[in-house]
Amino acid sequence: MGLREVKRERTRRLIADKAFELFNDNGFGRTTVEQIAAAAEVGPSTLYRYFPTKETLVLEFVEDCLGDAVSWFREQPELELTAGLQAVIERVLEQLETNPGRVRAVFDMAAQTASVSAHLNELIWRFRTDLADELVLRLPADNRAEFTGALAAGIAMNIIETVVRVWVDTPDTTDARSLARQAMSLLRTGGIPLPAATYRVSDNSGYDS
Amino acid sequence: MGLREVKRERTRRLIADKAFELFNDNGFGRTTVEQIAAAAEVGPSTLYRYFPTKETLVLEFVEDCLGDAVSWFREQPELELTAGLQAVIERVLEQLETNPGRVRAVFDMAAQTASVSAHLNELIWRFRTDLADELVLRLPADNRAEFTGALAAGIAMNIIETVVRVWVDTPDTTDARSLARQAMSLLRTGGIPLPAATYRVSDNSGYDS
DNA sequence: CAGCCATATGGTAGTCACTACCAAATTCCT
DNA sequence: AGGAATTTGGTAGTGACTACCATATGGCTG
Repeated sequence: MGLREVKRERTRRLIADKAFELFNDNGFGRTTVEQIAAAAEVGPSTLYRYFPTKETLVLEFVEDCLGDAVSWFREQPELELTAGLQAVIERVLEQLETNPGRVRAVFDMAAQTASVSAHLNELIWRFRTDLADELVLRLPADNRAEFTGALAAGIAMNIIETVVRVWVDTPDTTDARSLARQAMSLLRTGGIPLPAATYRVSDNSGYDS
Repeated sequence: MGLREVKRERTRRLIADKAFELFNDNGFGRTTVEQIAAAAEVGPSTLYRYFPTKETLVLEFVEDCLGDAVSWFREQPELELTAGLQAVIERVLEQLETNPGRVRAVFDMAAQTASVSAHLNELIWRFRTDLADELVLRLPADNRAEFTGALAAGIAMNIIETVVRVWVDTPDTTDARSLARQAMSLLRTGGIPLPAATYRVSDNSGYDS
């Protein structure tokens, strides 16, 4: 709308970009928030108003990709579940493929900085929960709907996560979405070993099968 | 062996117990490390030698449950994959059922404290990675082994996670392991909607199916 | 038992992420 | 142009966590 919001968006971008630059040059752990603020020519106080934690400076892009896919899915209530799940998966991957360098840098930082890894897992968990909630609404409302939805969302997230981990290592030779489709057909054709209820782990427990 | 290790284990337990007590009484965020150290009658310095972060004071139990299950699995190389996966799942749940109050408290803290949730997700991720590595060793060594192993480990972890979340809310009326078996048979019988490669998410991408 | 070595402990000083708060500057609206 | 709302930067502080060192304690040897 007004000049205010434009300027706000501009400084937001400026801070995020300078932060990313410093992280890449010196590493996440060896970059202080004060340095970032100084590089963006704002006070630390202002920086914290835009980004509540240091980790959000790194992970905002991933968060947006996941968030967009979920809200897109919410707006497609007529979609068949299986097709919808595929579409969500592909949508996330499509968004991530927009900026492979960024994704790779994020995963590198996560690999060597515990707090970044933790925050990333947190985002993933949130995506999974949101997706599960939406799935439950579309499942037949029996007493297992919530359970089923959680499992389905977990599998979808699992595919995304696994595909991305492969893809970030070889972004040039790998097509994330076709890899995802391989995962889907592996799942559907029994190419993945699934746990089977054929083994008793301990006989001295009070549990009866 | 000697008196030294006995004493070390004793103070370790003492610190963890006092910490858990304080967390339950005052909440995780409103308990400082100095308070815990004072309650356990040790210096903060000593506390940090035993527990590198405040979160490990909460999550050590869960970490042990997951770690034990993985190392148990590593020692059973002859086990069929499907049976092995089930056994790992049941073993984790069995261990967690040892102390339902603790598990519940951990999940409560995770629900209201971001850093605990993050650290918990971190543990889960580590379990998944370790399990995947072990699975890869047992899969036929084609170029998809790593991929397949990661997906299988993710599904196993997904079952555990989903079951535990249901179980912690109703620990008295729910049997975690039988719930897990329900999840397994749902998966095997197609009771879970899986993503299917039947939908084109966008036609303007350079991707051809 | 005395003495020595390895280890465990507690304290000090400091860094850094993050919060609460306030006064000054900037933008928007009339 | 003037006042209201909002954005900003600075100050002071909390608390997790680290590096370091002097002291104390348990374990072993002569």
